[in-house]
Parts: sequence; structure tokens; C-alpha cells
Amino acid sequence: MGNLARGSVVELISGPQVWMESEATRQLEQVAAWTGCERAVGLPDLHPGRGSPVGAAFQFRAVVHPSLIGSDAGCGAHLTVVRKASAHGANLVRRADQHYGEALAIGDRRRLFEVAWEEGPRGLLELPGLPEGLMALAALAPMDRGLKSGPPPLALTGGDSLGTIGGGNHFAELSQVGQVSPHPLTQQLGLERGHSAVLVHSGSRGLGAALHHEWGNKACEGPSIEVYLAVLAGAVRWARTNRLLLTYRGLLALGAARADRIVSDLDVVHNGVEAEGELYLHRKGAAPAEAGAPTLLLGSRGAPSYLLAGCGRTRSLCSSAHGAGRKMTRAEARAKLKDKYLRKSLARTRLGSEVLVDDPELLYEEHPDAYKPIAPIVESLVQSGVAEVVAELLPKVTVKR
DNA sequence: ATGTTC
Repeated sequence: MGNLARGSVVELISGPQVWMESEATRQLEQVAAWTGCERAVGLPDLHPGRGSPVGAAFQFRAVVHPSLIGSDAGCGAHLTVVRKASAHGANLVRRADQHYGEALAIGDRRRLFEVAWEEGPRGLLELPGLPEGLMALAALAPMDRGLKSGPPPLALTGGDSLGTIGGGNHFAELSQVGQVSPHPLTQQLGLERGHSAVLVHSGSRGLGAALHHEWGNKACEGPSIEVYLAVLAGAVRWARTNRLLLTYRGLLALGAARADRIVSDLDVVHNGVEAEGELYLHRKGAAPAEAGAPTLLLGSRGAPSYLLAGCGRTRSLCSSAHGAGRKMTRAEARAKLKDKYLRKSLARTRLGSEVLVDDPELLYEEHPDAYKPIAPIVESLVQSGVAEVVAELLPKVTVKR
């Protein structure tokens, strides 16, 4: 793709084995021409979004674009690995159904919202009467060093969806660690084949949508950058806390909500902005891939997910793919896959895992066939030196509700 | 993606 007239460098990091839509690369070049854009990197899961592509990282100078964040600020993935759980099969499905079905009762909801917004996951430790397993999880969360956000925008959000998964491709999954590689992270994170895990993909729900509405489509320059980034930091903390609460439910389902069962824990934001001086790194459906740091590549129900190690490549803006990437729009998936598959056959995936959904349309919209195959994505990331494979995560029960 | 909407 090379250099555009404005001087921004556009690069697609992918391989010939990866299916790529021309609309996706067109959108990549389009955003590369936005004010302040110096570099645009498309990752192998690149696919068209609303105006801007998903699966890309952008470097801007002195400009931040809230519209690139869109309506799910802080969206990301969380992985907690625990010692092998005793529940399997139908029992595990029943337990997942139970624990993701009932509301979390954690005292004062308003206080919970404030803590999530101002302090993030670790802030939960300030709440009185926190359940033991949740306290153990919160204690593992890193200290928040982000910008302070001021009062939480309660007026914007109305009800409180904290602790809920949401729609689309968001999910909570009870998995098993599959093949592990000899990478140093395997030992550092205590990964062993056969260990259990909770993998959560979710974001900032109605809060993110409200922020999107408020900040609209205007680019931030000058002092408004700091104001927006402070608000974004609050949304990211809220989203991280949301994933932690969802993880806790998964631990309850696994019967592993205790400090001595947890092996390791990490959270990866794939929709956000990182500031370094006057450079702003936008990740739009792109996972951080700093040298030696763990990152998550999300599968699509019928496919495994992967724990990867970043390689810190500046060519990829220290970013990796966040998932398989859509191949069909939701409408296309409904139209094409309804003829191909009976609804009943979709409760169990080709990997033998179970899917729990409230909205049966999601079985088609988020069917693995609606996504690119994940193996070529992993291959191309490794071949281009963006990330290395650490462990495979095999889904047992996927919850979407 | 969204207490979303055709």
C-alpha cells in the first residue's frame, strides 16, 4: 500500500492464506488519511466496520479520534486460569446456566458503579462484604495508573449493566487449556494442559454507547484531548471491572472461586488509546503485543482461542489481532447460515462445546462460519513476527446472554 | 458494539 500523499504509512500485516475483504483495506486507507494519522496498521483479522475498520492500530500525532473508539470503549478480553475443575459435561453446563443466569448481589449498586469508574477492579476491595472469590480476583488486578475521570456520568447511563455480558460477539467462556508451548510465559503464568479457565470478552455496555453519543464524531485536539482521555480511562476501568465480575461468575460455575484455585489472571483491552507524549496509539479491535507480554486472540465459539506472547514489533505498532475477524456481516450470516444449519444443531459446536444463548439469532450471527478461520490468523501473526503462541484455550461452555 | 431496531 505504501505512502499516501499526506505522508501516513499504511501497512497490512497478514499472509496470503488469510481471506481479506477489499472494503476492509479501503477503510484502512481512509482512516490513514484522517487528521494527524502517521501510521495505519491492518492486522490479519481486519474487517470492515462502521466507517472505520476493525482489527487495526493507528498512530496519530496531536489528535485523538473518539469516533474511532466508537461505542464500546474499553472492550477487551480477560483470562483467568485455575487448577483443573471437577465439574464437566452436563453438570458444567447446568452450573454455567445457573451462575450467569442470576444477578450478582454485591451491596450498593451505585457505590459499585462509582468504584468501577474511579478505581477499576482493585477498587472492589474497598467495598464491604465482598465475596471471598471476588476479593481474590480483585487483589490480582494491577494498580490503575490512568488519568482520573471526575464524577461518573450516572445521568448518562441510567440503569446499571455492570456485570453483564452484552450482545454481538461478547461472551463468557469456560475453557480448558489445550496444547502449551515451551515459551517462558507458559511457566510464568503456570499454564498446564488440562487446567481450566474462564475467558471473557465484553466491554463498557451502555456506558460506552453514552460516551460515544456525547463525544460524537468530532476529533479532539489541544486541551480537549486530556478531557476525553480522562473519560475514556474511566470507561476502560469500568469495562475491566465488568469483565472481572463476569469472570467471578465463571469461577463460581467452575467451583473455583477461591484464591488457592487461581493460577493466573490477565486483562487485555483491544479498543482504546495509549498516549506517549503527543503520540496517540489507537487500537481498534487490536490487542497490545508488547515484547514478552501476554495477549489474547479470541476464537469464535467453534474454534479455540489463544494466549499469545507479543514480540513488541514497532512495524505492527506493538499490536496483534484480537480475534478471527468477521467474514460475513450479521445480516449475511443470518441469511446464509439459516438454510445451512438447523437451530437445534447449533447448541453444540464442532469442538463439542455447548453454547448458552438467550437470543437464538446470535447462533447464526456469531456462528464460526461468519468468521475467518482462526488457524491462518495465528500462522500469519507468527510468520510476521508479531506474536508467538503460548497456549491454546479450548471452549467447553460458551455463554452469550 | 448499544437497556440497539427493520
